Amino acid sequence: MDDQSRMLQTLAGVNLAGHSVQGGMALPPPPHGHEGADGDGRKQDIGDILHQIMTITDQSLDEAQAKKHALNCHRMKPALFSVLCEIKEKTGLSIRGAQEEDPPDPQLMRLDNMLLAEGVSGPEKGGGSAAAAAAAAASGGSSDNSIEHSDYRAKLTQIRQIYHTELEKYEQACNEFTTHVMNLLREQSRTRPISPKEIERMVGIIHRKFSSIQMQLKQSTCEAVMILRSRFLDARRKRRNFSKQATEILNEYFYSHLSNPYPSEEAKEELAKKCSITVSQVSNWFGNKRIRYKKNIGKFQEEANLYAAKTAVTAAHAVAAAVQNNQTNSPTTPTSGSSGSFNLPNSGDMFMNMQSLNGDSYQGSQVGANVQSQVDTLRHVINQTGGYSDGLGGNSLYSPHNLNANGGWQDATTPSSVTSPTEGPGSVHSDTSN
DNA sequence: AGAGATGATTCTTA
DNA sequence: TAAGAATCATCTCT
Repeated sequence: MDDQSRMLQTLAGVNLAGHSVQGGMALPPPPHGHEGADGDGRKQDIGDILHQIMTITDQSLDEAQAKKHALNCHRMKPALFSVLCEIKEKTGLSIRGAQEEDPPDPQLMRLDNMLLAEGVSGPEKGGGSAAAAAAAAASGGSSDNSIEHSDYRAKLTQIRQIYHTELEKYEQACNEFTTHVMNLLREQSRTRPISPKEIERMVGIIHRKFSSIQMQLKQSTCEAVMILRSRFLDARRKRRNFSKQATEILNEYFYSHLSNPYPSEEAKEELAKKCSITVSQVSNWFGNKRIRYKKNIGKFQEEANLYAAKTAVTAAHAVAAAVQNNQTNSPTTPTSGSSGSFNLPNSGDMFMNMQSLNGDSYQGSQVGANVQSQVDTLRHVINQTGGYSDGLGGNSLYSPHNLNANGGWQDATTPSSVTSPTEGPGSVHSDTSN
């Protein structure tokens, strides 16, 4: 409305004074002659029309209708109409030009990208299977993940469907409204100056309005996906106890390395593979185990004995096999045997360590430490010379001597053989061997 | 249902 | 950055 009054004022104030309007526009000559007629008469005519236009909105509908009709029949109407059209087109163009250069909304781009990545928008690609797979991997890769995975996919598909239905609805509504407005404007263009470009501009405005609604839809869809994802990922918190076999494997390792229960990365990977859990789960398990063992050693005594017996038995089998091999093969090349659940990385090391148990040499690596603990067990078995008890008869095989005075294990980087090559306080079997 | 066990998370520390 | 420590949340057993 302001524009219109401004335009009218321009017409009244500039054109009527006999000068051309800005942009070189001039009133065309009156269609019905009057050339050479006095300027005052013309001014009077235009002034009349403008006055009527200005006041038309203040009048009642009937009055306005009557006036509109009179205006339409006015002889100056076509001239005024074309001028108004020209001015409107000009202002419309300037507004449009300013708006068309708008860069794409970064937020909208983010939303679009996310919806595309999650498989909500764009072509169907398994409903964000990548996200689900990532989450599944994070949760440990157990068989239950497939169930959670499909659940996630089903929910995502649901979101996708709702999103597309809503989007379609919005688009349909947008189109309907646009058509309606265009028809209305075309209709009105017969009575008031509306250029095609102005109609175009209006369509643009409508589309922008609707795209803001679409943005809201996209935003809420993204939120729904985020919630779904967080819930799915939170499933990690829903812990499941490890299988009995896995716990056994971990315990075996823990108690056979009680002097230094810090598995190397390689050992962790091996354990993870054997237990069908992740490396971080192995780390968690050892972290928990160490601290809980330390806090209540008495409680774990029985468990320790149990696993010591187990390890000893398997180690004894390994020794038997090794001895047999020694007899049949060259003594310098013992076949690498398997000691229970854990393969000895190098049986040669084992024998070397056995030979140097009373000396000071040790393996400076984690592997060395592992071998050392196996050797501890072997020594125990050998020393028992057949009189090995099952450890449950009150004969304590383990003692908490591997914990130092500060309540911590010996230096994690230092294998037990360093501080106690001859069964010092740090050794697992300090109380049973010798 | 409650207690204890256990896997995971978070914060602190060396 | 890994380990310790505390804590949470859930599972399992009684």
